[in-house]
Amino acid sequence: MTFSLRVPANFNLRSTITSHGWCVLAPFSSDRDLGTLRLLLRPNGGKPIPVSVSQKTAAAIAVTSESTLPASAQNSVSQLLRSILRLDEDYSEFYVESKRQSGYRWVERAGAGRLLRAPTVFEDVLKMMCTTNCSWALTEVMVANLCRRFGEEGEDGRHAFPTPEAIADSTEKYIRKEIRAGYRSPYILELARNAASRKIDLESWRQSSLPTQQLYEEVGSVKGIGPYAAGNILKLLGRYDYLAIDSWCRKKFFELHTGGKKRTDKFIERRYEPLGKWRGLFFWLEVTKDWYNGQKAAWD
DNA sequence: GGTAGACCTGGACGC
DNA sequence: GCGTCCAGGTCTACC
Repeated sequence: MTFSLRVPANFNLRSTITSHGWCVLAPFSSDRDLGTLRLLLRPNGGKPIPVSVSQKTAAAIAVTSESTLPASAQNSVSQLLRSILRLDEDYSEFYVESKRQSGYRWVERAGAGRLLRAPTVFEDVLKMMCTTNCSWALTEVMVANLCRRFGEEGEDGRHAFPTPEAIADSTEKYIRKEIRAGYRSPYILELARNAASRKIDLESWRQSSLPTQQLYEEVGSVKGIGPYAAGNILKLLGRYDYLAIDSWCRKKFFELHTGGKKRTDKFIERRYEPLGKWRGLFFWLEVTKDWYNGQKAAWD
C-alpha cells in the first residue's frame, strides 16, 4: 500500500537523505540515485516492517509498505517519519539567516538543513559511537553486525536496529568478537544496559528543555561520547551550537579557507561564532557542499 | 586545564 | 602471505 504525507514548503527528500552518512547505515538504505529512502520501522513498537519513501511532488512524500497497514500503524509510521525526516522542525529562521550570508544562498533552494536521524535517540547515539576513531567502512561493519546479531528480523529478511534490551543481556567479549567494536565494546554495553534499565532516559533528549550547554554536558557524560560525537548528537536533537569537528571536516575546512594550512580547532570555531546558534549547521553544510554538486545546477 | 599514551581495527605499504 | 605503520576520537593518568 502507498499513502502520502504532507511536507513543509521547502522540504527536499533527496537533500535530507544525503544530509550525512546515516542513509547507508543499516537498517537504512537508499536507491542508486538517492531519491528513495528504505528503512525498517516498528509501528507502535511492534514488529519491524519495511517501508520506502520517495518524493513525487513538492507538497508530499509517498510512503510505501508491502503489507496493508491498519489505521493505527499507518498513523505511527507517519509520526516516526515526521521525526526521522525532521518535518515538524521550523527552519524559517535558519533560511532567513542563510540568505544574509554570502556562500549560503543555495541552502534554501536546495532544501538543505534537515539532517536525517534514526527513529530513536538510542540508535543515533550508538551509531555515533560507532563512527568514532575508525574508518567509515568499519562503522558500516559495526552497525550491520549490531543489526544482524541483535536486531529483530523484518518481513523482508532484513534486521531492524536492536533495542537496548536486546544488547543489554550480551557480554563485552561477544560484542568485541561478533560486532568488531573493539575497545568501544564496554561503552556499547554500558549504554544499552543504562537505557534498558531507564538509568538514562535518552529518548527524552529530543524534547529536552535544558539549555544547550547543559544538554551537551549530559550527552558527553555517556562513556565513549566525546566532544565530536556529542556535538553531532546535538545536531540530531535540533541544537546546532557545536561544530563537532572531526578529521574529515578539519581537512575540508583547511582546503576551503587556509590553502591547506593547518590551524587549531579554536581558529575554526572563531570563524563560525558570528553565525550564532546555527553555526554548527552552517559549518556542516559548507564542508559538505560538494555532495550537493550534482543537483546544484538546478538550484542556482 | 593541558598533554601523553593506550585502546582496536582495517587499509596501505614494503618485503 | 606476513609484518609494520598509520589514521581515526575518547578515556585515563599524570603534570
